[in-house]
Amino acid sequence: MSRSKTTEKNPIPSVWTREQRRPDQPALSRDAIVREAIAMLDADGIEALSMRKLGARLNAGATSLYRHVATKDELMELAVDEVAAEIHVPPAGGPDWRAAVTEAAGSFRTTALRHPWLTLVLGQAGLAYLGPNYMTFSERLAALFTAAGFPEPSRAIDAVFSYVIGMSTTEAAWLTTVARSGETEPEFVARLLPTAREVSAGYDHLAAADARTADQAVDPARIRDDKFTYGLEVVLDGLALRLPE
Amino acid sequence: MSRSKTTEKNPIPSVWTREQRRPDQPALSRDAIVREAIAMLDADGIEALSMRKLGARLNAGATSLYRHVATKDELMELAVDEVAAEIHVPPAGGPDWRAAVTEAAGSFRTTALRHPWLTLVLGQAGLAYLGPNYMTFSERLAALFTAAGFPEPSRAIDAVFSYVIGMSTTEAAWLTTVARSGETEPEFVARLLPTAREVSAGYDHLAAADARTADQAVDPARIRDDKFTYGLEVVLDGLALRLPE
DNA sequence: CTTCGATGCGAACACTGTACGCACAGCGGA
DNA sequence: TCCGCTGTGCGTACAGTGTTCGCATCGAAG
Repeated sequence: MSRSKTTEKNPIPSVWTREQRRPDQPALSRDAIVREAIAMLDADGIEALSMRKLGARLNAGATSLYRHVATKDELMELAVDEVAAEIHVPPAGGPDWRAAVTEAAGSFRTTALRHPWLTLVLGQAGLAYLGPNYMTFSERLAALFTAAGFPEPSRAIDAVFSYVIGMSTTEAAWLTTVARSGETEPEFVARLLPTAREVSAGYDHLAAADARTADQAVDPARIRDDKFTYGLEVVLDGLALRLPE
Repeated sequence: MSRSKTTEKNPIPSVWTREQRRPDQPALSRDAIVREAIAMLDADGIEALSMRKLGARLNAGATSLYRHVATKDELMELAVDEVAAEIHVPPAGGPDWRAAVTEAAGSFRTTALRHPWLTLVLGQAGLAYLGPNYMTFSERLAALFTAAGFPEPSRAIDAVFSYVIGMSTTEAAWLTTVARSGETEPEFVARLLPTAREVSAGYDHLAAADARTADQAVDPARIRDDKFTYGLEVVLDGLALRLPE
């Protein structure tokens, strides 16, 4: 790993022995920093990202990043907004608003599961006054629910997406735990099952729930999918009752 | 602030000049540590809690805590479970399951807002295999939904409490931001309003939503309450449709 | 050629969580 | 009375963190 730094520790530093600065490498830019930060966050989780490691991956010193980003928190906000662009919201005015909302909700969920640190940062930052991508996401949602006929679209949006955020947060935390174990999800579930039964043995209804669900050996990811769409249908049914006419 | 340590830097340390170890102070115990940690978390937020500061508040050294607690993460788990005892779930079998669930959901929310770090830790830990208080909380919920007649109570619980967790997380993050500003919530809202309008001016439907809601000068806390109960009613309506008979 | 603003970065500061090993208290047994 | 033993407190130290500061160097403009 031969890093090409400006001032390499040479015996006799001089203009002639000094290496040319970064001959081909793309220059350090805000976009490159954010992109690489997201890659590190996705790969190794939120606590693995440090300014020094990020700088090293960009063939740069840690403090160089501060020329393009005011603080680490700001970098996280930029990362969140960058990732928010991946959420797809169908155009408003389609014939089937439920299908459109289901699509948007599912897109949010898959994005949150692809970047399991997203919900953590959202929980800290509070998603107030966020970046342009998040704004257009909100705008499209507002358009969608308005076109669907809701008199107070923001209330409906909050209802649906509080549910979506809550479920996604829980799932992302679970997937993070699974990933840290180094096993696949089915392996992890299988290894955890006996102790889970043991713990819930002292609680009647939890044990009953265990007996009801944990037997069938289906893919845990499938179970999570079903659980998500079930709850989403519940919320959408509740909203449909409030749609005028 | 005269700390009574065993080895105070005395000119000539001897058995006679040495102070008696902690004459009256209650001994350092796991419960005392968790209690004080919660107090610090409530007062100054999650990033203000460090083992050194916590030790200092207990008239102890930082590393002394590790005799009673394996790691800081474990301490956070203990704090979460301690706080989980504050959530009230009505007994199962009452005549009005909706009122009971509303009570439980509201209790979760107020607890989460009283301890705004709760949802952050939940998002990290994933609320899998947690402590006894969390277990009895889950057990009581399961009892409640089973008695209400839901054939798959866990699905209904997940639907309701994903919504509750999502909304509480968002609210807690908002309240944390407000608290950091040093202002009251109405002050903060008033100061933020012009820039919020300005930002959303470029987005048709967001601006429309602004015009619809932000005008009436009601207490923001009241608005949050209404928003929460509205979404909760939506979810409960959707669930009621799935109740057999 | 000179000057200047933008950029990279080494060193340093004030922290963090935690491992290690020593000092000491109380205690049960000889 | 003395002897170990176990449990507890904690000073020191290590590796790491985010961030500031000032210096070195670049490309471009005058």
